[in-house]
Amino acid sequence: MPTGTRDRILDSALAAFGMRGYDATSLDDLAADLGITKQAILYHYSSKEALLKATIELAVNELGSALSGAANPQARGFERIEDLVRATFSLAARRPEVLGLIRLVSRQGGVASGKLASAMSVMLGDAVRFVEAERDAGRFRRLEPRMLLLAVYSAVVGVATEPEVMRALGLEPDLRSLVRARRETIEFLRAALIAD
Amino acid sequence: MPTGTRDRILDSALAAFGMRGYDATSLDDLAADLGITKQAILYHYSSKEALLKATIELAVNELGSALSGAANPQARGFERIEDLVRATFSLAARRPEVLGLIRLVSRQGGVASGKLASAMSVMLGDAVRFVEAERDAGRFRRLEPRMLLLAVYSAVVGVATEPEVMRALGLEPDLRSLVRARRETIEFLRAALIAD
DNA sequence: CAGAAAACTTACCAAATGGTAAGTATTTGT
DNA sequence: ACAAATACTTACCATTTGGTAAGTTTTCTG
Repeated sequence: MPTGTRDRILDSALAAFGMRGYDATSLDDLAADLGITKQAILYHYSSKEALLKATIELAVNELGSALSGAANPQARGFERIEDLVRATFSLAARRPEVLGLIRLVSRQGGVASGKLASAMSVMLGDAVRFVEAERDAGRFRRLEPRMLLLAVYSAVVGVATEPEVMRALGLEPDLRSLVRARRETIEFLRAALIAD
Repeated sequence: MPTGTRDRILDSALAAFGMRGYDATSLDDLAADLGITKQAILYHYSSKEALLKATIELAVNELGSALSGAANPQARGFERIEDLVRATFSLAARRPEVLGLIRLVSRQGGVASGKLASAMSVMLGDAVRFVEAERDAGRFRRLEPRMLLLAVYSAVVGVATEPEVMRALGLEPDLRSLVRARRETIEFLRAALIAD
């Protein structure tokens, strides 16, 4: 690898911003972790905000490719939802910081919210059309597609990224529990979605 | 009211921490909003962290009383869930900062997480027993109660507190949309929970 | 009314933070 | 080989931050 410093900064920033939060992470912290100076970061990214935008872009791309890689276009009805939920949980287990960052930004909006919103719009637009088609084909219940997706999204991302609530429920947020959570979430969604 | 300064600080801090985040809110900001000096805050609360703990306690109490006030012990089966979801949405509309703060703390754990976890444990313990009883009575589907509650909690709180995702779905996060979101969420949960 | 406790304010401060300026080593294109 | 671009580092700096110390005013109490 020639340098890779730029990418190492980006990875480290995504991890830190996604897990600990943007404000809670200083450029000095990041630099110390990477064994470089803060100014090396500012050489590659003109400001902390620019770095945040880059991490969001990366996170959205990772989520997008994880989902599009999982979505088998052949799959119909609930199978496709199942694939997507599996992919989301897999991402949550492998790289929790990706979903963490997306949730963080999506909650408080702010500067880089535009990029995220537009990228999400595309994904969600496809999803809305899918749900509508399934509903019209009589396979899904007659629920408002956008609200339905909001509930599904919230449930999946929440289950995958809310360790403290799991703890409060007496569940350790380890890999085994995550697998169980995935299975139960899929059953939950199956019951909610599939028409009688 | 004798002074009320202490309470005003607490309210303002809850709003700011819950909506903008803990790190993003400085004591100077809070003081300026209140028209007092930062040292007046530190007179009533020994440190910023102590103030955070107090706001979390308040938020948990508000959520607790909102839920316990809504839960009609007579109600059986899904009616009770419906009451709770309505109460949660009502709280989200009236005081979004309460759920915002709880989500914020529950996500990243940290210092004051213990208080939150123990308070939530009580509420969730009751909820688990309720779901188990309903399941054994054949009114709810046979899903793992704790996982089920995690999914329900995530879906409700997510729908109620994720304005950017709503925007990405082409829904303005105003009161009318929130009412529709509540209705759809209840239908979603009804389908997911009620046994055939 | 005296005095002490409560409720503040003004004045600081050390540390941390994001960012600039200028220098140095390294790679690269010609 | 050499100049120029690249990839950094060292040296600063203004601002913000949470917090302390020491006063000052207001309120309660005997």
